[in-house]
Amino acid sequence: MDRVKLFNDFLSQKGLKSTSQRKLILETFLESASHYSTEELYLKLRKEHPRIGYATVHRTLKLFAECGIAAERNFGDGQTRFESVHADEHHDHLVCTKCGLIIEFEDQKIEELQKLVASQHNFKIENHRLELYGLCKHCRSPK
Amino acid sequence: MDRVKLFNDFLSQKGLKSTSQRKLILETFLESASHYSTEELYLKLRKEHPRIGYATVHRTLKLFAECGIAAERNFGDGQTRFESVHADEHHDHLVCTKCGLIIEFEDQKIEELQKLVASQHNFKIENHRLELYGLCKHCRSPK
DNA sequence: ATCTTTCTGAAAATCGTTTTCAATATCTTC
DNA sequence: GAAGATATTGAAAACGATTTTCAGAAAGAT
Repeated sequence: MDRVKLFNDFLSQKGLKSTSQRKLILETFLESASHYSTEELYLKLRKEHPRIGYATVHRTLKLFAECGIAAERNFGDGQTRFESVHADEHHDHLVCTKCGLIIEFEDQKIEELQKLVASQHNFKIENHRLELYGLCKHCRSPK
Repeated sequence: MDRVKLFNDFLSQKGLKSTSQRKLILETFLESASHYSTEELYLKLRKEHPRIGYATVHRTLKLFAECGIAAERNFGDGQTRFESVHADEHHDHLVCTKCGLIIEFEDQKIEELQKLVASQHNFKIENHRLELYGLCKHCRSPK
């Protein structure tokens, strides 16, 4: 709940201003657990607030990413998506190649094996991404 | 070594033609184990063959991907890269965020755990991507 | 060799993203 | 609460990577 506060602190710390658009965008972004592209969030916002601009939505999403509220993701469809980041929790994705459904998961064993691989190659991991692409429950069944 | 044959078979099967440019691009692509972007391969080719066109390189790389000789990858730098695919072998990547070094690795245990996760969510995996981002051996050390 | 079809390379178009700019809103400070 | 300084907004233009168009060239079939 204090992601709003977190964002406001971030803004004032950087000498940025708290505007009605930024409040609105954050609110809408947090409302749904979806993985928004700029376009998608822009279209959703425009229904209720026709005067909002695409650039503003995009710039604000970038700010979310910068302050850690959101993370930029790319699932190979040519659109950058922003997902809400919850504290230190880390998760990966199952992506349905047919309907676009995105499911999040976490697997501690996989994480550990990743660390092992990295150390074998003398790498210091900063972050990672793991995505499994395939057919979801619904798209698997014939009809 | 029969990736050349594989490509030729693919071409004739689709009613496409075997041209000097396609031969050249495939040869150069296979020569190095690098992860080429269209731009990089284009620049490399142009040194020896100044008349080759960017579009031709790009179209040919797409053909490689289509016939399974290459795979498209995206490491988050805004450029699509094409990497040589060796038969059924599957591998993932360690990417150095400082110098751009890309190391390939394979880990059977991780693959198995992925399958497990997928089945828990009723997914049928078609493919996956796993990338570990961090500092490589050289970039870790102070100087 | 001729004919049909595909291919090539240059340039233009496209797509998502980012920047520019004049008008507007926010945040001081008085 | 008004004035001034600074950041923000939205529309449009710019941008970079990728894709398409098109007329001339090359490949493969007849």
